[in-house]
Amino acid sequence: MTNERKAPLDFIRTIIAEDLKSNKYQGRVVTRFPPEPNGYLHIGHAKSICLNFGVAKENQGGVCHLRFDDTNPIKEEEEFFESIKEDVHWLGFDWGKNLFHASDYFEQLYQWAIQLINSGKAYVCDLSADQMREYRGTPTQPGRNSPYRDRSVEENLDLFQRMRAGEFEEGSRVLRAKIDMAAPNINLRDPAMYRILKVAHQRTGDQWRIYPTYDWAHGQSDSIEKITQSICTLEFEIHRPLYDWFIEQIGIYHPRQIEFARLNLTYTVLSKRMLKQLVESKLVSGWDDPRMPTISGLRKRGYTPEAIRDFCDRIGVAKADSRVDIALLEHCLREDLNKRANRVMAVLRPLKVVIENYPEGQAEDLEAVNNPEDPASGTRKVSFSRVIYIEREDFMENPPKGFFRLAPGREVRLRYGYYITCKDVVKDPKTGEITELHCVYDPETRGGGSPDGRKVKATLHWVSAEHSLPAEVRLYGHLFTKPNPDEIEEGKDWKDSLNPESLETLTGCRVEPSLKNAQPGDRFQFERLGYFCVDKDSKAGAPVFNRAVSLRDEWSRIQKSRK
RNA sequence: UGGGGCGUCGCCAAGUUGGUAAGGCAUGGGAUUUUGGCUCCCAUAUUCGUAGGUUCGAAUCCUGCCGCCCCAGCCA
Repeated sequence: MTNERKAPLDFIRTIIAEDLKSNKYQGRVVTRFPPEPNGYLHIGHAKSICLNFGVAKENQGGVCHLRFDDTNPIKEEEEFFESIKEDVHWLGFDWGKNLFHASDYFEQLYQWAIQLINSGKAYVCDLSADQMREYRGTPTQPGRNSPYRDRSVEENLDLFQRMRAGEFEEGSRVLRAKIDMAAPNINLRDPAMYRILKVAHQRTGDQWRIYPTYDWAHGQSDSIEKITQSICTLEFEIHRPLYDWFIEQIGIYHPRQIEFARLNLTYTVLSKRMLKQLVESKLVSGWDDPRMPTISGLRKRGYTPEAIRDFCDRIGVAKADSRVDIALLEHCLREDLNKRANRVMAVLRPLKVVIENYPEGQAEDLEAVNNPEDPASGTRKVSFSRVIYIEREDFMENPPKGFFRLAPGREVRLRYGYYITCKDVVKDPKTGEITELHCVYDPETRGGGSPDGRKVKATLHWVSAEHSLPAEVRLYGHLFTKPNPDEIEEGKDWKDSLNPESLETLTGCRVEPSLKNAQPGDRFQFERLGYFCVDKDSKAGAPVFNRAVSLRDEWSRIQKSRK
């Protein structure tokens, strides 16, 4: 299948187009997304997924593999394998039969290691980790050769086999590539290929007592899978000479590695290490906390795969370090949901309004449009009665200039309802808090239009007291107060900039009756408020909504600019 | 100070052989509006980190300088 993209080709797609043109790989395009199953996927991974699977999809016969780089059993867990597969699928991509694991190649890798030992290109080293560090030198000083560097092939073979057999303690020996301890590129200073880890592996069980390092496994895994363009992030650029060296020494198929800049987003962190810490220290409710930039968190928050894919298309792919404004992500969601989400009325902070001239005990159904952006979505009925709730912030006793919602003596429209005019403000005599409003309605304005053509400045959302349903609503804000939480100030901890107001739970909310049968995962636009998603915590008659993103709000911006 | 990269509008990012700076987000203004939503118009880099050089002409070529990121895990 071939999908056309409108945007100009990024540098990676340009390279692939050129490779195709020169027939470098006989017309094949095989990419791969190679996560380590040691955490949940986040929006940064989505960028890589969209790139790798996207490139495959755009080119005739292109394929993208999902390969788990499961070379470190200490950090990897079954839970992560599952979440990763779920998230990739949810994003809309399919690896088909091409699901692989670096652990599938452990035996082959071992044989290649033997080959390198035989050709004098690898040796068993007895230096401790600390000693190895000392011998490695620094960026400006060359390293020194290990005293074990010149062991005979026979001895190396023997030792390496015994490492595999589990004869030695963890950390006592490693297999190293014999390259150049004076190389200016530190990765070439005899890097470790195998370490002893007496730990069971999720997939290979107790079969192995030694495990390949990522550097030793990754390039060969790509080679085995006949990957054409091996796309990875910038930090691996300096590893490329090592990968090239391994592949040349073994004499196998050579994929082309291309590096791009990883994603950074404002007001959040995109490092698995930090995200894991937030989860483990219970600073968030889990990997799928709606405040997390994880795929599962975004999903729970109400994001759509379409919005995330659109975002990934828009940010582009390049080599310059960058930090994308999270407002762009939010914009992508709004744009998607504006077209698709049905509109509904919900009052988050209810203020009671009694319509004095509306007959007691009377009720009527008003017709409301489900989505003005999508005529096919039809209409629904909304119950109206004498006592309704409006949003507390839609009334001001002493309105400042520019506030054109309800105020004493002022007339506004109730969406799909009537024009009402505020006659009285009732307050708690003790606290002075406004407890209810008394209004009168104009029966001629049913549906929201006035026969005399009189205009009102504002339209309010509302809900009938008697007919509405109680609900809980969770409002989410940025996880951090700083745009760049990973740039830590002197003497501070990155967690210090966590936003204490990133979650606000509202319990006394009222929503219109049509939401009675809303299912977890359903998304709606609460008119004038934002886009909300039904949470799994919902119970019958007690729905819970997560705010995915607010609507753009000119009034709040006016207020903000006045401060 | 060794090596590898990168520097185009507030944030991303096009700019393929040098020909006179796309687009999106954000922001400001206006129109429209039964969501202060959506939509639609308009505005916003005489300038491409910087200083020189080559050229009729440079963001694109050359040289120097400055800045930022990555590398010293038996992590990935």
